[in-house]
Amino acid sequence: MTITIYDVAREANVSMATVSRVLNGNPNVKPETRRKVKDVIERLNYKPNAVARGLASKKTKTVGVIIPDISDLYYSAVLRGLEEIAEMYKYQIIITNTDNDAKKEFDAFETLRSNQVDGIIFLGGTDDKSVIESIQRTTTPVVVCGYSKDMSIYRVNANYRDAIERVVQGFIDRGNEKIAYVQSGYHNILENILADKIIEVLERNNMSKDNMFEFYANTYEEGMDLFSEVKEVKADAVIAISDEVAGGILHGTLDENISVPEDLEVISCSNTRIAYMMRPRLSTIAVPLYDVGAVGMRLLTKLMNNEEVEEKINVLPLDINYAKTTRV
Amino acid sequence: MTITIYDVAREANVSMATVSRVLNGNPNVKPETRRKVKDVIERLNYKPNAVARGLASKKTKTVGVIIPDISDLYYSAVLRGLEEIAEMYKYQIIITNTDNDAKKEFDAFETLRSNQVDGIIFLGGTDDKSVIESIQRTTTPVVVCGYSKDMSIYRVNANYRDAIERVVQGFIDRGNEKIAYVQSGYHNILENILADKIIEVLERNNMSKDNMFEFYANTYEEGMDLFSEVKEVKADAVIAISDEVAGGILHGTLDENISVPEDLEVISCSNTRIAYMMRPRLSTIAVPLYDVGAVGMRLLTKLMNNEEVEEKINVLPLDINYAKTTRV
DNA sequence: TTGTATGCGTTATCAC
DNA sequence: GTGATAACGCATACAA
Repeated sequence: MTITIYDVAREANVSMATVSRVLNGNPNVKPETRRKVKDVIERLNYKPNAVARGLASKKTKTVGVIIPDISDLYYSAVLRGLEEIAEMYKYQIIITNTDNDAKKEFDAFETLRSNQVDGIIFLGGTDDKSVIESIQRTTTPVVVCGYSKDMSIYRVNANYRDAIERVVQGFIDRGNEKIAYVQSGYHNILENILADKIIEVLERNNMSKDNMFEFYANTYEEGMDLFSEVKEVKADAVIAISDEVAGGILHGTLDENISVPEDLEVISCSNTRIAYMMRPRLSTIAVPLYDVGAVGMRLLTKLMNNEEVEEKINVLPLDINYAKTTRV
Repeated sequence: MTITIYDVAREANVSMATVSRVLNGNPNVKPETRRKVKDVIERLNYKPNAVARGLASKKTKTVGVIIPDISDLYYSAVLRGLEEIAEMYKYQIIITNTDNDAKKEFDAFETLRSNQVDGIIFLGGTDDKSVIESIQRTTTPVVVCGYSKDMSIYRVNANYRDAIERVVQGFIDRGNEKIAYVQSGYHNILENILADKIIEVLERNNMSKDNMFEFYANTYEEGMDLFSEVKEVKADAVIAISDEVAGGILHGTLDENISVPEDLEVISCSNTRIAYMMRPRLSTIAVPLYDVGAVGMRLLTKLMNNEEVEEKINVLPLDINYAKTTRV
């Protein structure tokens, strides 16, 4: 029923090899023959079977993306960057959600490999031991958009260390003394890095590390509920990983008639459109989400193409976007 | 290098046919043999090549999803529902962005077919002629999550007709007379349906259809800018398709010291988390985004499995979520 | 420049 | 129950 390369060959009075050649742009075909074959292809509306092609060539023109949560604006913005570059290079994208579950992550990786994807991208970073081992064992190119302790992995991330340093120093310069640091609670390298950095800056300013108070929240609602706890420790500044959480804290605080940023400064480390839509507009560390994805996919295309890649790490610069929730 | 079914067969002293049988859970294998083969599979860490499998069986366990914009919270929420059901049924998902471009939509459809996906889902609806024709011509099962004029296509959508009717009647009952209707501007069946319905309700209440004013906006920023135009026509109620746009209008209005909902009621037809995070909280037509995706994918699995499907259309009921931007 | 033949790693149809 | 063997649709090495 389905029309194959043989049908085209027969109709065009050539061998299937020749059809394959014109299909793949092989120059060793007489222009006249090429025309003839192309005409038949057009006429029969023939489309090569990508699966057969994948089996024969061992290249599927497909990349796998492993992502914690596709409905999280943060990741979907990165994915958008990935996708656009992938399209440019004619790659299809297979996505898998993991919900920050290491087991799912591992399974997704294995499944993608059995699907013969040409490359795999992790969004948000990985640090699960078995996943890292898998990555190292395989020959499939892998790029991590995010953090990982393993230095042998290709990755792209943003210069959060520098940005958080400036943020914290700013807080201190403006007289703040107690910083609430609100994380996701998922085991996440970035969150640890930031915690360390916050402490580092505190101590450099002759302040105790006890001036940082750790909290955990994942949603806007949880952020709102966090208000009382933040108040309890008398925090005068909040650094939240997620802008959705930051928004919750912000609104929860305002509901109690506490002024932002006068009595409490709030900044988030994420930078989705949500921050911009908050009232008052949320200050953020301005991660270039789209770029992270775009750079990551570009890097992967190079790896899949066996091109030379200078650095294993690609660190994007980071701006701080001071809006209405900071006293800058 | 890569280990195949032959390697397993050799190691287990059976034929590849037998290995294939245990792989596929074929009962015609002696339990003892099964054990032996499974042990070898385990020991060699053998993973079947899904591409070869796809070629031989003509089933790839892969579904394609065609989506206007993956970074749009509305669609990514639906996708999340799709994904979860797909995972349950062991299907991989290939996504393609179209940016509401009919040409891209068509190309995506063709590419997915050449990739031998077992089924295809359109998010947001389609009405491009060539796409519809393609859908009808192919034997690949297709489900549209959204609207389409073509009645032969399987689809799932929400009961917007009923919901918008209640919304508009409510506006009128509360004494509103001029309704601003803010659409995306993309050719979109749903938007036309709603426009017709708004007019229908107006006329049923002996009001002219000129009491509906059409506007176009796609982002929060455009929504904010729209304020002056909405004010110009003296609208006392706004119905926006997107909650991001509704949020923009809302904030733009408040910035001018016009009271919401006292002087202007606002409701959106979308229902992403953004609506919930707006201040004041946005009233919406509560589309169950996740469910739309879940139901769509479930439907598709039935089609791919040649199961009986009662209805071509699946209409989900819709609640109206009256929050703080309506006088209810 | 073109054609023939083989392989890619499975599934599936036969026999035994 | 199990084992040969023929597809599946294409790329490609080798011949011509």
